Amino acid sequence: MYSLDDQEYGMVELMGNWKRTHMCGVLNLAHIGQEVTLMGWVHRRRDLGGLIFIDLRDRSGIVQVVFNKERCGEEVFQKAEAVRSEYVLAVKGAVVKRDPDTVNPKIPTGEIEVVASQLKILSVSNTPPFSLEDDINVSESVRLKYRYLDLRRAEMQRNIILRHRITKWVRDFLDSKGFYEIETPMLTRSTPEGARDYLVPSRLHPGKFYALPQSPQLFKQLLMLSGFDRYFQIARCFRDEDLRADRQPEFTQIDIEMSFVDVDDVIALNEEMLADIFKKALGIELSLPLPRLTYKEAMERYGTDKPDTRFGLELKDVTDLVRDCEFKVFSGAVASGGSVRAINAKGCAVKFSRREIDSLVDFVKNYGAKGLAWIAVEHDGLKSPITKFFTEQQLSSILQRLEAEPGDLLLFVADKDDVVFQALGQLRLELGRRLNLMDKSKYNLVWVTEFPLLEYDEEEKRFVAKHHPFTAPMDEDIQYLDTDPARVRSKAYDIVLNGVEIGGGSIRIHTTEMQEKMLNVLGFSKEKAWQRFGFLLEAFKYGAPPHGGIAYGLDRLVMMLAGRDTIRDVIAFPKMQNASDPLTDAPSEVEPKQLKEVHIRVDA
RNA sequence: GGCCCGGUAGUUCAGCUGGUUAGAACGCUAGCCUGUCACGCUAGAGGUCGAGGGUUCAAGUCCCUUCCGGGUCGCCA
Repeated sequence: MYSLDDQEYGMVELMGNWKRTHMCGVLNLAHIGQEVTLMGWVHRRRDLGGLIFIDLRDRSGIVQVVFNKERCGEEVFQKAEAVRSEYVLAVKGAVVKRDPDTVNPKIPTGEIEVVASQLKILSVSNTPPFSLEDDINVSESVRLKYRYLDLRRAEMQRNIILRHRITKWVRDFLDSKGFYEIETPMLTRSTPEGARDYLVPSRLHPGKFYALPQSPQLFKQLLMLSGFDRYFQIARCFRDEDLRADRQPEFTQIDIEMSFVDVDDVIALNEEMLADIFKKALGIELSLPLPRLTYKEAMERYGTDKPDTRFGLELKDVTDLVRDCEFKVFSGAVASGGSVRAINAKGCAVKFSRREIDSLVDFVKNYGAKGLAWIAVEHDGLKSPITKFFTEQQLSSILQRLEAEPGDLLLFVADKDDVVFQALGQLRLELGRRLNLMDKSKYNLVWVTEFPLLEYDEEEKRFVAKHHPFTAPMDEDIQYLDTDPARVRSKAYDIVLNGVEIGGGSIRIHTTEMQEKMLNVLGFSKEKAWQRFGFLLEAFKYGAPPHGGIAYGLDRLVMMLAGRDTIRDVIAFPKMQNASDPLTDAPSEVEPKQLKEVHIRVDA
């Protein structure tokens, strides 16, 4: 790599009165004979001596520009010789048909080229640190440091443009259904429960802080109280938690709320919207209504509340068959209130070596399982370290339950339910990956409904909201709120695409009494509840309509539709795993004066 | 915070049980080249091997510490 010098800067010319007439990628046979003025970046230059080809690129695509000494003159040709990658050029020339044997079928403009007559170098460029191709193999930190270059790549431009289209379709669809787009505050109040807040110190109120919103949840509920009836917002949200491939500290929700609806109304509207998006983005006709699973069913069959339904390998419960067996790992787990469940990995007894089976054992240990028992069903009998603990009768009923056939590998986990589900759920995905069962051309959407309202938090020694504290319980379960909170199901629902949760929502509580009760179950005294959520409890006293809604992770939705495996590829300027931005070098230290103004002392 | 993988040229990587002057490809520079499109040919430049310490006659290679990147678990109502 070399750096720009004075001589190169000296080549730069002003655009003057030149006007761009066409984008590069749109030119075709219909433009033959036209004089055009193009402006764009040098994608690649091929210098054949007396003939120079330059692939000129803008967001519409690439077109080949030819510099021929006899056609453009010595002076222009010399400029073309000095051109390098990523220089910004303005070219005047004529569109001509290419000779049949020089047509390039790989690009849309391959049947024509532009014979240059004039050239202005509008900007020079350092050698880029990586090549701006689609199939680059560069570390992500380099890409992020030079994100503006990374974003020049056609692949990234497609992602960002798709994102634009999807938000536009969503706006159009919701507008057509009578929704209003309304903005809510970014500087808001920190609330307990949920993720860690990003805090903003207040200059005017020493010692006090705003929080950036984790979602517009309470504001959209208040908008329902205000009678707007149907609201949506493409809303930026902030959560100060550790990052993942599908999690960024700031992300975007398609936030929707409706009045006078119950679960089925919200689901029906959203299915229509999803069908619209899938049709436009992928040309896929969704068949409606979409399948639904209850939370319980999802957990028992897939070991997760966001099942990838593109393949089988479902979990089977064998607890009742092994309750009294001699294998203490199984019977002990049952005795202490857990379960024993299994996956039949079809055909894997022959496909997997002993070493591969051992690696599965190690795999489940990552998820809290103490081990993974297995039985290989071979043509000449069973091979397994554990069969000796079982009677013939027990073995045959297990084989029958798992529909085992010769060649199958049976994999068992015994533990508390949540460990069993997590270990086998993850094992199922791992098997799906290893056996190549995840068909990339499939888009399996499924609703998961009837989530538990609450779950017990061992650390805090209390119940916490599974969805959020404003979610309504199912009508028929309200009676258990006091007596058996763990049993209460909620009017919450998630929409899952190929094992990725792309959205979720609920019908909300809309009475002061129920909201107080909910907060009470969560451990807030009436006094504390009013202190933290008083504005909401008060608002419910002025005529609150029944209401509910949903929020999509726009980044995840776009990621899935773009076929990417990280949301960083559909966000123009994302952050790295440590939540920093290598481009701007945020976060950064600030001047002592700034700290003083907001009454902050730093002890780090 | 735990675990796993990685850090060697601008980029992506190779570099065995420690042993001469650390290599390759692409990119870059220069020259030649009028139909290329991943142009070609010839020549060349480019490295504190992430950092610090240790073992050794000798460290890219072994040990310790630390920093950085990616994944993952915890976490993410």
